[in-house]
Parts: sequence; structure tokens; C-alpha cells
Amino acid sequence: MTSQRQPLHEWTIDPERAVALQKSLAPRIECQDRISNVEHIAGVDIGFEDRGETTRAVIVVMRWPSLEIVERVLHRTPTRMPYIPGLLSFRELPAALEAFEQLTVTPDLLMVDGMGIAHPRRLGIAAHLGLWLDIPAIGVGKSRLCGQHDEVPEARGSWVPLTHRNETIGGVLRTRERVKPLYISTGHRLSLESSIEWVMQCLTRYKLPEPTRQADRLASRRTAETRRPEGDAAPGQESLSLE
DNA sequence: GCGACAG
DNA sequence: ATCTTGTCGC
Repeated sequence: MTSQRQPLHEWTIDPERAVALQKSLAPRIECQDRISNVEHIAGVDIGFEDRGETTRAVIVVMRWPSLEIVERVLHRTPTRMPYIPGLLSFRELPAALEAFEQLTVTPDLLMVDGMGIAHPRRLGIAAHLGLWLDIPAIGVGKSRLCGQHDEVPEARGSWVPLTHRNETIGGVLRTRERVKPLYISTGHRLSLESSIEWVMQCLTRYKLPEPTRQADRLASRRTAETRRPEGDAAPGQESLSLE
């Protein structure tokens, strides 16, 4: 039986083709809740080292609602594309997908650093990843890519809509007082309201929700535990033990 | 034509 | 994102 599966997703590093791909995929993003029984939430983040030559993808899976870390994967691979505003997913998704393949547990919800549909063509990295994996996803950005919004009230938990071309594409959420707000947007299979609620539910004492914060820590600090001994320049993957 | 511009 | 020292504040 030759079950040749149709390629659900294509790939490219050509800017023009990437833009066309985004336009064709954006309509497939679901902005309504289609999620249930959340047992594991994953934080996804990408970092770089060697002046950007090496991409480091990190995924941290936490049990819900205890927020205890149950698994962490760190995957390193050569960087293949430069950073181009609006095409971030084409630079970082390959590494994230490879890291995802190494997980032993499949998360029920993803919190991805960057935008969901709060993107010029409505397909930020969180939406792209959520669609690719068909897993509910939320875009958790630390700054704005596009759209406009009023100032966000100082109270923790307050938020204002982020609009672009007469559409609400996300929400600017105050996760901590006196700290710059976060840009939350639907990634896939979740409404904006639910996305914000999930982020709030994962907050502790920091600006970032735990899944994102934990992934962020591991992705952006090349110290003893993430550093290769020496002489070993061959990129590869490695799973990190907890503890 | 002139800015703006996730990570 | 990453390169970098110290510093202000709870």
C-alpha cells in the first residue's frame, strides 16, 4: 500500500514565494476555540549563537495547571535565512519543527514568541506553527510588528485591542505593572479572548507567561549547560535532562 | 518617495 | 535576536 501523503505544507527561503505562501495559508487559520482537555502547554522560542550562524530552538513542555516542567528540548541547526520583518517564520520554523519532533509528549497548546495573526498578511510565526502542527497556538510578542492601539491601563490584566486595516488582530496586554505590555494574538484554534485568558492563567511573578519564559531562558543564554565542550563544531540536537 | 519593521 | 557594564529599585 503506497500511502503517498499530500504535502500539506510547502517550504521556501525565497522572499517572494514566502509572501505568496503566507497569503494562501492565512485563510486557513482558525480564530475560534477548538481546544479541549489541556494537559500540557509548550513554550516555544528560538535563539541564536555564533553571531547568528547557528539557530537554537527550544521547547519547554509544562503540565497544566501545575506548571511543572515535564520536558525540555534544545535543538541546534545552521541558520538558513536572514531576518526579514514579516518573514520570521521562514527563518525560525524549520528549527522549531525539528525540535518538536524530538518531544515525547504532544502538547495541547503552544505559546510561541512572536505574532500569531497580528501580522501584515495574518500569518505570523505562531499562526504558521500552529497551522503546520494543527495544534492550538498563541502568539506572545514583546513588541509590535503592525497595527495600532491606545495606551494600555496600568492595572495587571488590562488590555486594549490591536487593530490593523479595520480589523482586530490581537490585544496589547499588561502582564505586570510598570512593564511594557505584551502583544497577544491568535495563533490557531483559539479566540483572542481565550488566548489572553490562557496567558493570564500562566503568569506568575514575571512579565512573560511561564511556558514562554522558561523557553526564553534556555534559548537565549549560552552558558555551561547549553555550550558544546570544544572542538565539536557540528550542529546537532540534544535533549536536556531536568533537575 | 519616506518611514516602520516580530525575533 | 545578539553584542555588552554597570546600575537603579523593590
